[in-house]
Formats: sequence, structure tokens, C-alpha cells
Amino acid sequence: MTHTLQSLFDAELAQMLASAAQPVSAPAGAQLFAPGSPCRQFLLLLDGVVRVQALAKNGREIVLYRIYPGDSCVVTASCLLGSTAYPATGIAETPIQGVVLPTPVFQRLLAESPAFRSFVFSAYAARLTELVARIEEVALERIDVRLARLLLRLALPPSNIIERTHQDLAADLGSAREVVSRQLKAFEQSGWVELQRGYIHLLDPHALEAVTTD
Amino acid sequence: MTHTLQSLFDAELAQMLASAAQPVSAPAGAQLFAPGSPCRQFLLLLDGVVRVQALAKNGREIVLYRIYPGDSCVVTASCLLGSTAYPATGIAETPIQGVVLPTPVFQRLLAESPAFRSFVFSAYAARLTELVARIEEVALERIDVRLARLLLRLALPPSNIIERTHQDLAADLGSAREVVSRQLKAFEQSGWVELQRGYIHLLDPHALEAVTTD
DNA sequence: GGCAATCAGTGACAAAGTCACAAAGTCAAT
DNA sequence: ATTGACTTTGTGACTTTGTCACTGATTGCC
Repeated sequence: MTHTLQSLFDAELAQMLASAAQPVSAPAGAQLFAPGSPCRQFLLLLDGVVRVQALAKNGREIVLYRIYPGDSCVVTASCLLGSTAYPATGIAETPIQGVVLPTPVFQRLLAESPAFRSFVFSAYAARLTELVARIEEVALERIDVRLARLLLRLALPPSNIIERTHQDLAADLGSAREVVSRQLKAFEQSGWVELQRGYIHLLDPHALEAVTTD
Repeated sequence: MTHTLQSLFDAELAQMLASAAQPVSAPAGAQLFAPGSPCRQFLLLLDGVVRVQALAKNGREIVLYRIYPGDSCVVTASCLLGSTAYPATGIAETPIQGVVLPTPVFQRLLAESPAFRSFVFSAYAARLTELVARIEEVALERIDVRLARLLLRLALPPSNIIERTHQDLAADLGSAREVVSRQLKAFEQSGWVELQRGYIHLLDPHALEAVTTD
């Protein structure tokens, strides 16, 4: 899952980026940006995962999307050119490594490098599509389907263990902890999962997949 | 609310656009793009309103956002460069007028015109921010708050008449018609609105605003 | 071991969504 | 003017989801 500039861009562009970009890293749990904070740079993530979430007045939260290695943070990039205030919080889920480009460099590359322009636009397109899908999901799908999908996405194949609390999962779905607990219990009674404090053992991925498709 | 190329761009760029762009227009109700359809051009809307919505298997729908005069359809633009399939449907809510740019022209302008680049990026930034706000709203806010806000947004000040059916409003919110009907009835019993077949008379905008802020 | 913090379970209730059907308004053809 | 098709709205019963208040269990730290 790790990327390098060389694995993402052709030699010439990677060279240019390497000379202009500053490496950044942060430990797991670090808050990288927040509503109203600066974020005056273009971030390209090379290793680790960043979770971008929104927090409501009533304390409930929802994960908007995640940034994976090779992704750029297009939403912060928007703020560079569009100068709108950024509406969410970014948190490192794992230790992360990446590079940031100062705004002038970002602008120059955008003007001069078709490859870089194409990279940035593709990132935008993917993110927009993702956000649209997320709206559909949140607004129109049942919680059991969404939870099943989330479990499948989080399970690492050999062991099928998911190290998350019910609260974590609820935040991911934008739902409430009690709702997730009850739904998980229903899955457990069907024999599809096994519940332990702090983690979930996925016993029957196939059954969960069936839930997501009816 | 009408725009022209001259009102959006400086003289030189407007000139270039005018020579390369093709005017397009469509009547109210026309479907402009849909999942899996071509949309191989960059659309700039000059007059009218386009509604972009998603439709779920169960028949419920939700409005993702609207495109107003002066906006470009960045999501279709994404498909040009990102080559992802477009995930929603675009419908003209009013008769519309605009221009489309063939992909090569779009790409050339992006490369050569800082003003055009800036325009496109601003449009992206605004749309992303809007979509994020929409997710928060759909996932975390109560239906009475969302309905009150929608009514306020749709009411045209002098008369305060909203010409929509309950079904229309439900689709806008991604909710069910019965839910909207019941909520409207509650508003009516508070004396805030008057309900008629096919339209709603907003009697007390101030009271509805209070709903949206607690 | 004692203690605080985190995590999960639960019952009662409120809000929202679903289903099935009834009633009322609209409109065009006759 | 009446009929009949259609759209829009109303309503009750029920399910699902969200909220609140509280309990017990587990964990890590002192």
C-alpha cells in the first residue's frame, strides 16, 4: 500500500516534485486539519490512512471518506484555489507519510504539467463520485446493509478480525452506537459474527455479502 | 440570474470561449445526462436550473445538488479527465441555456488560461464543500429542521408561495412522502404554513427559521 | 487490590420510514 | 354535466432507527 513519487509519476515529474516538495509525517491519531484551520498546502499521501469526518452539534459524527496512499487531499487542495473554508476534520488513522507542495509550486505544476493536471483531475473525479455514492448510501440504504458492507470492508482476509469498537463503527456509518450494537447482536444470533470487547470476528462473510445485495 | 460569457470571464477568455463553444438549450423536464450516458463535454450553464439527483432501487430518490446560472457542471467535467462513470441523473427544472466545450478545447483552455483554470477549480471546491455539507445534513439532522430549511429556500419572498407537491419535497430531502405530509401538517397546526393541493403558502418564515437553529 | 475509564447491553420511548388503502382534487373526453 | 383516469394528499398500523438513562463488564493504572 506504500507509494513513492516515482511509482506515481513519470521520472521527470517525480524529479520536479521531489525537489519542491517537503516530506511530512505524523503519528496515528494526529489531527491534520480541521474546520477553520490553515491547510494552505497540497498534500499527497504516500503511506498510511487519513480519516476525514464531520462532527455535528449533538456530538454524532460521520466519516466522509478516507485518504489512502497515492491519493491527494483534493478537498484541501480546493481551498487553495477556491478559498472556501474547509468543512471537516482530518485525522491520521495510522502513522502517515507524505509530501506537501507549497501553493505556488502547486499552481505552477498545474499550469505546466499535463500529467500533474490529469492526476489532480482524476483525484477530483474519484472523490466526487465517492461523495455522491456516500450520499445515496446514507440517505437511502438500510442500516443492516450498510453495517454489513462496512464489516466486509474492514475485515482483513486471513483472520477476518475487525479491531473496532461499536462506537467506531457507528461513527463510520453516521449512526448511533446502540443501533450498531443491536444490529451486531442480530448478526451474532445468525451465527455470522462473534463479538468480543474491542473487536469482531467475522465468521461468515458470504452471508453478509448476501445482506448487501437484496 | 442570467449570465453571459462576458459577465463570467475577462474579454479575451470570453472571446475564446465564444468562438469554440456551442450553444445548447433544453426545455424544462429534459434529461440532460444519466448514469452510463455519454456527457462527453464540459457544460457551462448560463440560464435556468438543472437538478442532479440519484435514484435508488427501492424507488426513493434524493436531490444531490442544483446547477445554477454561472455554474459549470464539474461532475460531468470530471468524467472527461477522470473517465469514471457518472453516477447520477441531470434534469432541467426550467428551460435552460448554456454552452458546451468539446473535450479538446476544455483541455487546451485548462492548460493555457490561468483564469479558466481558476474558474474550474473554484467550481470544484464549491461543489465538494456542498456535497460534504449535504452528507452531514442527511446523516445527522432531523427531518423537521431539513424540511423547514427547504421551505425557506424555495419560497419566493413577495408571495411566499412554494409550488411543489409533497412528493417533490420528499425527493429533495431523500425522505418519504408520508413523512413530509405529516411534518407539514404539524407546521400547519402551528400556524406557520397553509397547505393547498400543489402548493404551500408560507405564513411565518421567522418561526421556521427558529426551527432550523435549535 | 482499588479505582477510573472505556466498552457493551438493555428497556422505554420518540422519530422516521414503509405499507396499504381511502378521500379529494384535476382534467379531458363525451 | 357526467364519467373515468389520474394525481395529490390523508391516515392508521406497523417496522426500523435514534435517543436517553442506566447497568454491568473489562481493562489498565496507581
